Amino acid sequence: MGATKTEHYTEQQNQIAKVAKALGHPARIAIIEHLMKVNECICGDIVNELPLAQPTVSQHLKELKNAGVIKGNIEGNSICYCIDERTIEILNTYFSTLINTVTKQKCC
Amino acid sequence: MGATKTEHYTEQQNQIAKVAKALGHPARIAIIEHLMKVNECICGDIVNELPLAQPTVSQHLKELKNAGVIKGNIEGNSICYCIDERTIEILNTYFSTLINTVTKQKCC
DNA sequence: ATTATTTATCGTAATATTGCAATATTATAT
DNA sequence: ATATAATATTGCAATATTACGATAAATAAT
Repeated sequence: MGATKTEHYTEQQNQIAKVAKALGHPARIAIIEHLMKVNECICGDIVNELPLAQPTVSQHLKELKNAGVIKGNIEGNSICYCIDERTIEILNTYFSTLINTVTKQKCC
Repeated sequence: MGATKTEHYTEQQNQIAKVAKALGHPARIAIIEHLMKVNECICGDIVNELPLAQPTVSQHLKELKNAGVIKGNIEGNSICYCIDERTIEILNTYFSTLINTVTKQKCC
């Protein structure tokens, strides 16, 4: 075993889990925060910001991209990455609903 | 290798990543949604809701609890679990800020 | 006291993730 | 054409996660 049984869950459950998983690593949170901070899109200098080797950063970027958290545009020989707001919006809406529902409940 | 270099990141980055990671599995999203749906706290019938064996569910609950996403209260011989709104609130605030910042930016 | 019920823990197999050195790829500059 | 720069990919070792059967622990019911 070791493989998640994706087929037993709804599309939405899988999607939220996928995005959450992509954000489930401090390096990837640091990447997101850096992209947020620099206002415009950034490529290779993420490597300079993080205590990780270039291939490792590239791998983290790939995972964020695969989950739809960031977008990457080719610009010359470098690649310009930026946050995909649509995905963050989905997540935000999801947790807003969750918190609204839960605060109305009384529990143990 | 294989171990995350937690010490290189801020407390907040590690905390957000930890919570996101806990939510990064469809079974755990399903648990959260079930807890949200039943209004009052639930214990063993989460096992009946999910396509997973009891030890597996117990393990998932442990991870959610460890990340502060849920709380567990002993009630007789069963345990009553419920969502810890404080943690969801932290996450919600974080993503709200993120989406607010990002939508103001123009990017590639 | 014994049995049933509920949840946790242990041990283990299968798989996934993390991180990096080496190398490949692609575009720019000379 | 060749060299330089920026990213991606490959291969691999170390570690973590997922899932479950077997078993333990703790309370409730008989």
